[in-house]
Amino acid sequence: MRKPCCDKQDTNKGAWSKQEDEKLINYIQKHGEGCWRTLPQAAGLLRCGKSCRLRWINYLRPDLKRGNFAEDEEDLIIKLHALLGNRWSLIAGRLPGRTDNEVKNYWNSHLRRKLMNMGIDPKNHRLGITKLPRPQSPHKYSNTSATSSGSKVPAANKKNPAVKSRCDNDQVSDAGSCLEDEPCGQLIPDLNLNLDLTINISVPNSVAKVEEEQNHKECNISKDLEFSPSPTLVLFR
DNA sequence: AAAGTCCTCAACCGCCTGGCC
DNA sequence: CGGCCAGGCGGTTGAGGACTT
Repeated sequence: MRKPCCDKQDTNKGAWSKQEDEKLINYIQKHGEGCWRTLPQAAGLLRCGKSCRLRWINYLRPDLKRGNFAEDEEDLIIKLHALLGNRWSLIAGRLPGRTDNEVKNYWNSHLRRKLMNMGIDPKNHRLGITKLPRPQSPHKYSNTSATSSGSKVPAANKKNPAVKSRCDNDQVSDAGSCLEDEPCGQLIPDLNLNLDLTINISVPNSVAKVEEEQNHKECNISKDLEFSPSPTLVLFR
């Protein structure tokens, strides 16, 4: 049995308070990121290091762009997901100001359903799945946002393991491996050839630096993602 | 107005990886 | 080479809120 990352007895869990946020921000502004294991004690926080890291990366970082995803961001996520599968950190690395958690949540709550409603299998980005049936009664949730025009996953799936296991197939994408393992004959359009995996957003220096580091990490994949400059981000429209 | 249903997203969990000794 | 540790990642959970009945 792996030992826990920290002494759970002495740590807070759940939502962060404003005071905790302030402590974390103040500490990182003074000392910078890093050494997450010792940070909580040094900063006077009753949290485990992982929790601090997550809070900072997903919520407190000053370079985060919060709010709705733009259409070009949506398109880019879809394209990248078709290439990379559920590699959320890589996908987020190409979206300035977005975190892997945010991209993952947005995919699961909006984009996955959007694709399904277009008859596209979000697992492998192929045409041919039958659209989900609309809820039996007209329901506002079936049209909650501009990006999710359709039916919802029954909430029972959350609680009912039998149903959940079926729906898990939708959640666990293997698009990346699909592309590696077999030719995606029906992939639409030919994503590997026509993608423009860039986004025209002015990037603050700090973000650019993060991106640069990220790009360095993903060097092998980056090679695959170098596309000729295409003026458009048109996909599935 | 109350109860029920469903969605969103912040946060947690456990595994994996790479660096160091 | 093998073990340990810290950081990173993807999957999952659940509280809170929006909305319907």
